[in-house]
Amino acid sequence: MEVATEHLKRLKLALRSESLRLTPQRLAVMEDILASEGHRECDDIFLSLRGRGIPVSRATIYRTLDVLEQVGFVRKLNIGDGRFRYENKLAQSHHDHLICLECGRIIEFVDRGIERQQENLSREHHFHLIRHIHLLFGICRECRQNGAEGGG
Amino acid sequence: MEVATEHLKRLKLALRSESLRLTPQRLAVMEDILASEGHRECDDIFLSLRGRGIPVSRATIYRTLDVLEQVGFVRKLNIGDGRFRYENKLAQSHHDHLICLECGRIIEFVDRGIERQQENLSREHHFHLIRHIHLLFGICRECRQNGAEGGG
DNA sequence: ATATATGCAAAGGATTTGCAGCTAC
DNA sequence: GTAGCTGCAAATCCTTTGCATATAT
Repeated sequence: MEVATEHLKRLKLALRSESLRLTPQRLAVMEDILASEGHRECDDIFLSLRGRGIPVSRATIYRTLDVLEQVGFVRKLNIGDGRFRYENKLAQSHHDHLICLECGRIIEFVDRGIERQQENLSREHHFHLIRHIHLLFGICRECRQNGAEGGG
Repeated sequence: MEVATEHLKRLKLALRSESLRLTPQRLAVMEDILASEGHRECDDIFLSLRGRGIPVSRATIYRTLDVLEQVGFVRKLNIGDGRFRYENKLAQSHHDHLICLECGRIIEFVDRGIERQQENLSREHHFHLIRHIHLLFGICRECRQNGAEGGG
């Protein structure tokens, strides 16, 4: 698994512009995030790297993720369960999430209509919209098929 | 400040149906939540009650809020800053929130269009929608007027 | 050379929990 | 009388931080 040359170049530039250094640890975390299209938490990355024989402390992973977020390479996601998820932002455009309460699966969605209505709504309230969190919780297709409706 | 007879009756019934007891502490927390139309955190309630000479431990407040949430009297709100907000659900219909990043103000909104689109979207994904979180973060009207645009 | 990064272990901070003593019913 | 509460203090748990050591540039 290797960071694409193009991404590596961008990362170096971004780091340099803030007097930050390209360390093996930062590279490893970067690789890990870019290699996955998923929504990973610190421990996923920690275990994944450790499993590949690259031990990086959790403290460094958190610090690196903050850096990567600041330079726009990852998105930090709070789904309200007390743990942050981090996702590759380079390969993906804006989206929101469906979250399965049964299996924890996170499904992405994009809805221009909703986005537009958010903007209109903000305008009506004279509110300067900067970012939003839109999470839909429920039971995913697979869990429904497995009968996990929850008896509601 | 007193809980309306009607609400008190509903509370008693709801508690009884789950073999729960109506204690002075539960009544106090209930009064406090019902008396306010705001979005309160545990400590707000703790200090408010203490200020009125009714000391209730934080542990009990949390436990009571859980009970009140379960019986549908309050709504628990997570705006992602690590503290839960609780709001009176009896007096209010469903709504979502605009949150000012400058002053912390929380403004409610209702948008049937967005609600409908959420439902359609879920249907398309064969997802059984149970609840959602929709938060719009930005700068409120007042803060904008005070020049708190943040240079963005 | 030295400003910046790392790892460890300890701190943080809202919320939860175990337990002994109360109390609503 | 007893199942269910309360308050206290300790535990949780993810995340952050202080500090001594190591390293990218």
